[in-house]
Amino acid sequence: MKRKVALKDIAKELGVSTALVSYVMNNQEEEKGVNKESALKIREAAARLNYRPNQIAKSLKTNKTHTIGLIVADIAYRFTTGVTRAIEAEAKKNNYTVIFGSSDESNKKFHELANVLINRQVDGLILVPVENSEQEIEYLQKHDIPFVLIDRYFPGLDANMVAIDNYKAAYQCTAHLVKTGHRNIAFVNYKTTLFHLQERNRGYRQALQDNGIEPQPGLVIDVREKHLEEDVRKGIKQVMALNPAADSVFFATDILAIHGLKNINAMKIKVPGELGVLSFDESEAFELFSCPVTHGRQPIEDIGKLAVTTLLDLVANNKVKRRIVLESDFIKGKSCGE
Amino acid sequence: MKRKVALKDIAKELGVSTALVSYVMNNQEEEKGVNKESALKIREAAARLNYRPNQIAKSLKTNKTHTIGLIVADIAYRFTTGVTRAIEAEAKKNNYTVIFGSSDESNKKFHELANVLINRQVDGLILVPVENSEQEIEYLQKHDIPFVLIDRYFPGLDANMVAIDNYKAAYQCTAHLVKTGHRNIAFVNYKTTLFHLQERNRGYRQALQDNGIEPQPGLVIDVREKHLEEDVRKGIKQVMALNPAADSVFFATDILAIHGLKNINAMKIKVPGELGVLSFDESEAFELFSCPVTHGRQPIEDIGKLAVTTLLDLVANNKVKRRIVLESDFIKGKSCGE
DNA sequence: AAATTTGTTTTAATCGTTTAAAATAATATT
DNA sequence: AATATTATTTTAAACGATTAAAACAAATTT
Repeated sequence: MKRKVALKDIAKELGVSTALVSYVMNNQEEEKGVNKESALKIREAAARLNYRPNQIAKSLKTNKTHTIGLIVADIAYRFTTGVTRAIEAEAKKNNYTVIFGSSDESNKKFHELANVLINRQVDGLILVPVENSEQEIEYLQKHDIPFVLIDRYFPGLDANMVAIDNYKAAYQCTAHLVKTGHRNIAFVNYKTTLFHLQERNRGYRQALQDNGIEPQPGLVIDVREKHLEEDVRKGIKQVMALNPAADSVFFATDILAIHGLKNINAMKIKVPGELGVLSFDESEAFELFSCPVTHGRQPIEDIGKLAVTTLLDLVANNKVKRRIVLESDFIKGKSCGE
Repeated sequence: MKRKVALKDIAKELGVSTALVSYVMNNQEEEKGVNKESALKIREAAARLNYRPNQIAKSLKTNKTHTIGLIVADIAYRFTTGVTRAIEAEAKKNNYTVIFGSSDESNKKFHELANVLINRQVDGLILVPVENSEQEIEYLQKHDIPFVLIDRYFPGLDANMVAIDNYKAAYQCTAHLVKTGHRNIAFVNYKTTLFHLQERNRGYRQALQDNGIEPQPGLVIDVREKHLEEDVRKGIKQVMALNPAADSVFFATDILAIHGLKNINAMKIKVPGELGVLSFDESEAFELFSCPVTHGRQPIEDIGKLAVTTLLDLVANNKVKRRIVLESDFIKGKSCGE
């Protein structure tokens, strides 16, 4: 790469000081009382020499990188692509750039990534925390590093966050299955300590109880993340072999639903005729299924946008404390019957 | 954010110079002949004070940011998530970070993003160029900014690139449809000047001709990106209304295929019975379709990996010229019949 | 004892900006 | 004409690191 044109070069070209050039390049000619003609000359020379301010040098001086670090759980999740897009758009609106990395649900990677981003002096972090990452979060708090958690959070930690009410959403989903005539409602969820997913369990159970249905342990399928395909397959088989068999399945995430529906297809089970299906999150894939899949929908754009605005408030004035809980939508398809 | 611990602070703490600390922190104690005891003391103090080197300052001095700028076309594409993940992984292996942005197929955004990334002094760029971005590419070349194009490229520009042979892949796909007994093969593609997509048209036509089938203009559906849903819907209706009607459809991208299949579902057309279907790229969504969709598969991981290694070679020694053309796979489903 | 060698550490300039304070020039006021 | 005011520009230190060159100290050789 050729050496870049620096402030100094423009200054030398015109026989003025770098200070003057700096003022003009930052549009401070008014406050700093720069002569109009000088400003014009400087602008002209900057354009002619194709000057591009070195953000690195700028950052070093101002101690602001205008960069947000984003750690997502897995780039393949629909939630991730949606929220990343929203974050990027909102960041750009505020003249911020996003540096991004994926933890792939690994606590080690999460820690390493946080380190890398902090060393790069990002102004703040937006995080989808992984299982057992409380320590890392506490470290950030202790060191006054501005951050916002999204999607997931830890009830014991008093951190800024933007998420949905998972309990309520799961409650509503389950209640809908009951209302559409189902009583043997299976529930497929990851086997995890992540609070937001446990909240979905709680919502499921409570909705059943409130409708006079005793939760059946046999209808709850715990899926190990590492054995996703296997556990979903076995789980579906299992609940269909019960007596009485499951009359519906509630999937706690879109990924689980996709794998579940694949198996349901393979087993030639009719939806909604033989089995009602409901997914917590949506997926583009649902559109190719034999019938429209009823599902919840998180306000992903809002989550991303609010995460950025909260973070930027935090960066500007670190007194902010916000725990934003959003409502999630419910999209009626035909997979639960009428 | 609290003021960070700097080299200076460690130096002051121990009453030594920053140079010594710097040598130790960069593991150069051997070459620079630092006393073992001093090194130990320095390491201990660094750990105790929780020193984190300021990458910004480092970059300013070394003129290397260890950062790759990545501009993708749209974060919602499967190609994007796959290739981004591969790029990120390979970058990390080489101690590089990825800064990333999405052009959303807009030339203006593409230009702005390139600017932002260059100002941030990325060491190099990996680009999925958009329509009419030749100028921007030429600008990069003129200014010796290291970059690698992926997925798409311009035949007239002699740039480093990693992509598949779109002509050949499309040829093979079309030939497969012929071999499975189809003769009225519709082709759905974007209406675009992008070379890689035109190559798919060329492959389609040539395969037909080589099999003694005269290409029918009425079977080719041009989809405007801005009117994706509408044009796909009308297009499918149109080719099914022909006399003779289309007996199969070849979709030039996964997104087109998803929208096509959605309509095929809605129109209750049986696949492969009434209509053969083939998609150029794969999608997770295909797994929920009533039958496994036959499709091409790009070696996405290889593309990402090779893009990074090529770029890093380029950064290290700017004499590299590489035009890497990879083969694409073909996954036989059941959507074309036997 | 002086000179040399070896081992260890410091000095100081530099990267490209920003910015408060000082300096200079031009004009207005007395 | 001396002084004050205003307009414009420059100086120089700083951000936090790197690194060649110089400096110092101790040990070895002459």
